[in-house]
Amino acid sequence: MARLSDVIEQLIKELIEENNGCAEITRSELAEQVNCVPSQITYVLSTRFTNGQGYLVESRRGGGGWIRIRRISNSTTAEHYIMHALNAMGEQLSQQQAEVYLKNFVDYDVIPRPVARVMKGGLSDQALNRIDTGLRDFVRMDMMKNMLMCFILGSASK
Amino acid sequence: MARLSDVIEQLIKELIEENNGCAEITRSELAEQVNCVPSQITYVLSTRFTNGQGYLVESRRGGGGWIRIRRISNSTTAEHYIMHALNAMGEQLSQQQAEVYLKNFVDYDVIPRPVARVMKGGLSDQALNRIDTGLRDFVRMDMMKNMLMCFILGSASK
DNA sequence: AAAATAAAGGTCAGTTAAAGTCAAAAAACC
DNA sequence: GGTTTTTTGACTTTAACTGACCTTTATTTT
Repeated sequence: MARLSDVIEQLIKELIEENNGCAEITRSELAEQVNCVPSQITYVLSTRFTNGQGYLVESRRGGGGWIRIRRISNSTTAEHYIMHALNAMGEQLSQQQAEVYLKNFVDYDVIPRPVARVMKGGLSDQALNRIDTGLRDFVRMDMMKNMLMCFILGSASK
Repeated sequence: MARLSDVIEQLIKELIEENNGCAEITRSELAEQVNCVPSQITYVLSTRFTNGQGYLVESRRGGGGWIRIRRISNSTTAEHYIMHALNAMGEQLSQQQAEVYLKNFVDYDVIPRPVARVMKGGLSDQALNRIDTGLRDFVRMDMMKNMLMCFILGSASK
């Protein structure tokens, strides 16, 4: 018997498919549709729609809030290249490693220099200074992955 | 379901655009137009048209009162615009505020869309999830400032 | 002139409608 | 039998929206 989470996963994927790579839902509505508590939607999103799996999840709380899930198309070389790198990246990222990656992306013409420059600024120790060193590299990695996904999705829709 | 606040924001922006960088409204009239209470206009102004976001809001009460919203530094360069924003930015930045800034930067051609998109990804709660909520908005601001500085420096050296 | 009235905008605390968090219970899987 | 995954729900946070009450300014009345 299919697990509820699988059903939800499937449903979201269909929505994405039908909708050109982008699903926009309301957590509570979707929850009601499949008859589960809202937080289970959150669970599914966090386990099956991660950056590493090629998805970007954005959301907004408060009145009129929503959740948007987008999938990369993986059709251009840049997308391939970045997804490949992203999957090889692991959980933590030092400033130095970040710079190496960015340099490669620029050298191989995968990311334009101005974009890389801004990314570098955001990923620098200077910017992340207030974060505990034990946590910093994890956050930096989350940021890197999310920024890369945003970059890919942006250039796709352009 | 478009949020009323968004409609109001858009409306005001159009007025500003049509009118050479300066919109003059009457709070209650605008409120009636979009069918909301007057104080919601105030709410929109205070969340999306702050000084730091490049606007100057003046008003006059009493009979024949008005509210005037002007874009600051319409004619200056991107670097000026960003420097002004940087100066007016405090210590903390929520995801929502970050998005308002970025939207403005793009709308006013101060930062190219792909760069803004990547910034948004890095500044999102999604990416900064592991940081304690008490600290998160401080870090986000540090990042924003750093990225903006990097952007300016980059475009200078070209 | 002074007082009263009308016509604006300002403030702020409270309500509603969303999403997020987290840990415990239940189920599924070795 | 123990471990991992799923499911649940109580509680938190955030953003939008509302309304009652306040302050300021202009106009009208006396």
